[in-house]
Amino acid sequence: MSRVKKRREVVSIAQLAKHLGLSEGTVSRALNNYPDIARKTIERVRKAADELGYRPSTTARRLARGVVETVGFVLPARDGHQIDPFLAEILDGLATELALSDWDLLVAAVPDGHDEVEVMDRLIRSGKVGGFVIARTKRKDPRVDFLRSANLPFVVQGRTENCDDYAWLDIDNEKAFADAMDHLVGMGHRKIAYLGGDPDLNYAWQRRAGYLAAARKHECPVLPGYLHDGITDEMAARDAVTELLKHPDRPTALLCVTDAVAIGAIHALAHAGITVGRDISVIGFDGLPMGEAIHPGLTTMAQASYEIGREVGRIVVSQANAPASEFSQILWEASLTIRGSANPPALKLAANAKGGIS
Amino acid sequence: MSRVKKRREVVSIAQLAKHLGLSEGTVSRALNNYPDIARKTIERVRKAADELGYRPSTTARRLARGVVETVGFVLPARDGHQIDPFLAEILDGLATELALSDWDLLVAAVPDGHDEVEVMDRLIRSGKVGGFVIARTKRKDPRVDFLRSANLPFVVQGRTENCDDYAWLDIDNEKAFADAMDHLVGMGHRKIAYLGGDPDLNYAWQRRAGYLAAARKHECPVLPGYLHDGITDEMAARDAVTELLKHPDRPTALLCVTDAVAIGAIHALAHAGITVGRDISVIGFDGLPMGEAIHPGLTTMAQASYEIGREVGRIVVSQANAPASEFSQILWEASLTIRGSANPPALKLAANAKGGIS
DNA sequence: TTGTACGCGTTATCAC
DNA sequence: GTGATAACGCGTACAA
Repeated sequence: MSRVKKRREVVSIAQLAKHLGLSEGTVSRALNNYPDIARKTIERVRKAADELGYRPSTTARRLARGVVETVGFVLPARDGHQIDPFLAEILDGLATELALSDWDLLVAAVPDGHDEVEVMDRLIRSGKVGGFVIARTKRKDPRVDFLRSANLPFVVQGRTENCDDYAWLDIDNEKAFADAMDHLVGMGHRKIAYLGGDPDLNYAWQRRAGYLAAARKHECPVLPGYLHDGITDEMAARDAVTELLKHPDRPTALLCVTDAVAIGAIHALAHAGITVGRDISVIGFDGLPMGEAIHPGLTTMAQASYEIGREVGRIVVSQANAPASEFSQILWEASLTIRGSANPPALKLAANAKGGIS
Repeated sequence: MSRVKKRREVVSIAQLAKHLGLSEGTVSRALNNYPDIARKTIERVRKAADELGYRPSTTARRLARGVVETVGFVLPARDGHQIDPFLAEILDGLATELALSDWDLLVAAVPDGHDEVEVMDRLIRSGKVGGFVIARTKRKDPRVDFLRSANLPFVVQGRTENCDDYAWLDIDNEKAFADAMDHLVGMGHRKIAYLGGDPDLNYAWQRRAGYLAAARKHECPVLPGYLHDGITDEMAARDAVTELLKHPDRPTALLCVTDAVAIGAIHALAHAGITVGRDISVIGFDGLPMGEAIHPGLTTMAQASYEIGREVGRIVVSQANAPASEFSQILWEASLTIRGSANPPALKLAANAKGGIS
């Protein structure tokens, strides 16, 4: 019965102006807080706009102002893996933050046979976006090179090898895994193996570097077979663990490049009859909710993905508003989240090691 | 050195026309395949457009044509849980498919203190979207009610209670869990408990219904304490399992509303010293990659999320192009994916049951 | 303080 | 076949 109400279609400024007995120009200025409009008029216009549910046409406004308040985000090309759960969280935070400034988030995929830069180029040339956020950066990333010369605000979640001339927000991966190593060494571990990801990806490279540097600092041996690269999912983690268990000098702890890898490793270990958290320690990186539900709980270096998304959104917008300012380059720390998967090495193992190969 | 090349800015149709010595109108018609333009001209224009990297301004085109080739997708309000990994996959497929028709995907979040319908309403009124895709439908879903009267193409991933007057694509949840029950009963299980989700969510309701119907059909007892609702994540699954293990008539199998719940359950069981796949069987729903990596592998009803995204994209676009046609309403089947977590009940348990409570 | 008129980059409808 | 010209809905100098 009372559903006759909102049946009105999208209302234009012309209708609103006629409704008010004002000119379109006046209405527009009233709505945009021009100083030379009577207070009373402003309020009257505001009220009517609210009542009629008027929202300026984004399309027309863009054309008139020549700006596009939309951030483009290109999903990483589908390579058989599932989308990083981390990305979904970032998108959520990003969209949330952008909405505060009335910006939009345009999500694009990469069609088969094309690459990300092509997609970004088309988005720019067709005027669909006024800025970019990119994630999952490689050490040398063509997207960054492209954006450098594209004359658009953009923010990188992560970094590249050379990263002094653009805005980025990254987790301090090296420090994170240095901290993780400190934690393990502090509990008495010496033989620590590393399950790393694709070393072309900057975060994987940095975590690996953090591991290696800390191993050197603490004089932990990185024995042949201790350092695995290219572990990109749970299945690969399983295989790597299977190999590690055959190692003549079995490690007492495993540092894993991501939680997904760590969880894969934990299952493989459990399957082999090894009690994680007692016979062997495992540390991951990400802080996925799943890590809290497994037994033992996963000790991990947690990063606040949603907050990262929000902060990155804040940065793009501010950069679009003040193009002259300096690039913000922000390093956040991952927080060591202690659960049951990492503990001091079991005594019997320590004993073994003592009377061992040497 | 050779980087002088693409330094040209975004090129407009005016520049292209001048470059060709043609009028803007002619260029536009040539590019849009008007029948009354000379073949030769068309090719000449095409070539020049390619060379200059011309792409019509989406903004101007929208204004002129009065259509917005953008699909809106509103992320479910952040309720403390992580974003459904399923959603990320759908977005990927959706964006991929939309790109084929030169449509865009606009992803929006719901700011605190607002609701999804408000967000959708604003997106429409500001002319930012020309269609919607929604997911995670509730049995009674205000978003659907809103869209029904909004006069926009939209497609629902999932369904509502009444779903005959709009386009949707859903998994046959009832059949899926009927199949799962058949599988369990076929192996000899009789005492099957259910870990269900939020019954307001349509998929959870349907899966629950599938379980109950099959239990009745096979005359499996749904003992008090066998049916759990509101299990929405791994942690809740843990707690539910803890309760189930105290049950005087312990079930031999667990049907779980999602893989996440199933994985939580598996960990809780393992922690309690119960061997999943031998002492108790577990079946999930989704087909997450993680289910393949754990031990035992998770038997699950898999759905092709990425493909769902693609199909849904196809439907919105076609609906936008042919508004008069009927609503496509598509039911896909989940596929029983057998791994190690569900097997015939262990003999000793069967023996127990025989001499048991009766 | 407000109204008028033009421009933003396209597409579509006329004439020629 | 092609070239002018008028929209599309808004923002904004400029005039009043």
